[in-house]
Amino acid sequence: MRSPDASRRSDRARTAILTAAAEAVAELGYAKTSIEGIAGRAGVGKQTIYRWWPSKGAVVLDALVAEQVDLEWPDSGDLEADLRLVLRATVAEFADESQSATLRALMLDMQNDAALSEQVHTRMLGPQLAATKRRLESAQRTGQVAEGIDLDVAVEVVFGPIYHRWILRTHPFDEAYADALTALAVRALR
Amino acid sequence: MRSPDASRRSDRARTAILTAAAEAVAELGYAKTSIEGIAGRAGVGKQTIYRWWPSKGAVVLDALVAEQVDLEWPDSGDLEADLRLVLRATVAEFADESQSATLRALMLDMQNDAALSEQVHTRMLGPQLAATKRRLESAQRTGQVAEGIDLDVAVEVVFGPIYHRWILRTHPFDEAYADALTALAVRALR
DNA sequence: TTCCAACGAGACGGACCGTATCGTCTCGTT
DNA sequence: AACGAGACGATACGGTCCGTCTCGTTGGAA
Repeated sequence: MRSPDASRRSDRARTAILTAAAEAVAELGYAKTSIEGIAGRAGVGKQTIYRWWPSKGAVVLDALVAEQVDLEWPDSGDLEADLRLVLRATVAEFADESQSATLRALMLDMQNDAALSEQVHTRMLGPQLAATKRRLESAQRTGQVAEGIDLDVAVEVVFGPIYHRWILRTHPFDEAYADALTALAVRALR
Repeated sequence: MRSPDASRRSDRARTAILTAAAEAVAELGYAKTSIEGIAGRAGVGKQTIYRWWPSKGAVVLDALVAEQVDLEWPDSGDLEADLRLVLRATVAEFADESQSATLRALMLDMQNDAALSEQVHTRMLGPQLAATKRRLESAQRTGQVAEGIDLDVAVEVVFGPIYHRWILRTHPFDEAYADALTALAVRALR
């Protein structure tokens, strides 16, 4: 179980694998994407994938992170306005099926893979939730969020409903929804 | 593609399959449970499973529904008290790993299987969410939930955070959490 | 220039998939 | 009582994909 020599790693192979993974997932969906399929597309031996990644999820996560943009939290001083902007943007992003389906599958695949779970937390979810918490702390200082509210719970009140509707597809996922949710969240926090 | 004659269906086989499925999932986890494994355990031909169920998810869902208890919504007239009771119970139920892991995995499978998705909605999620909505309607009539609030969004504000924390395992999942969430939800709705 | 590990390719045993028959065991019908 | 339809247990089949294990070949580090 010795680890490979990273200095000799072929960057051509690495890039080809990530590109092939992104393509395959976009084309077939996450579940029907296989390591063998990625290797074939990339013109790469299977072992070259297994040498550097432990699982399909890890490869796909790397491919996703490579083309990801971070969530930016504005701080205009008006929590409700900022919240509306961010929730609208989040809803719009999640409503885009092409990437969205992959993220959904990845998120649920985490359930059977602790290492993948940790990666997703560290590299995707964590930063987003931390940024939100910081914005709420700022709002708490200006009195727009009541004292004594547990901000970890508050963050979930903001994003939990979105994830719920996004994963379960119970109701339409549009701007009106983002605004309705904004209104309720602000009432909960003030 | 003609459908089999349900009147001649063997109830012994049906029960054995559902029992075996529940056992296998409890023992191996959903991902490692296979149709072949269920058939072997149940002492049943694979074809007997494929004759009556379209997928592993469908079998497991049937097995789950068979031993499920419905969420009962009290209506004491005090929304906050009722909400606290229900959220505590929900958190306790979801915190139990044995069944919880299966439900999580089932949700994973929903993403790639529209028929299964519809079944889960109709037979598990739908009734729960509808019951919650009815309780909120009642609270709206007594003035404990403000007029003009979209109750579909309100239901998600109640359960969304729970699902968020349950799936992402970001923070502890205990009674204190249920109570903190109750408090925030009541503020959002009144 | 030499060396050696990463590389592309693909064989391998194994697990399951979903389909297709076997012969057997109920039934309701005649 | 004899028949026929159809569900049953069992099992063979061709596939796909897994993860491991060689092969030569190649290209970066010393």
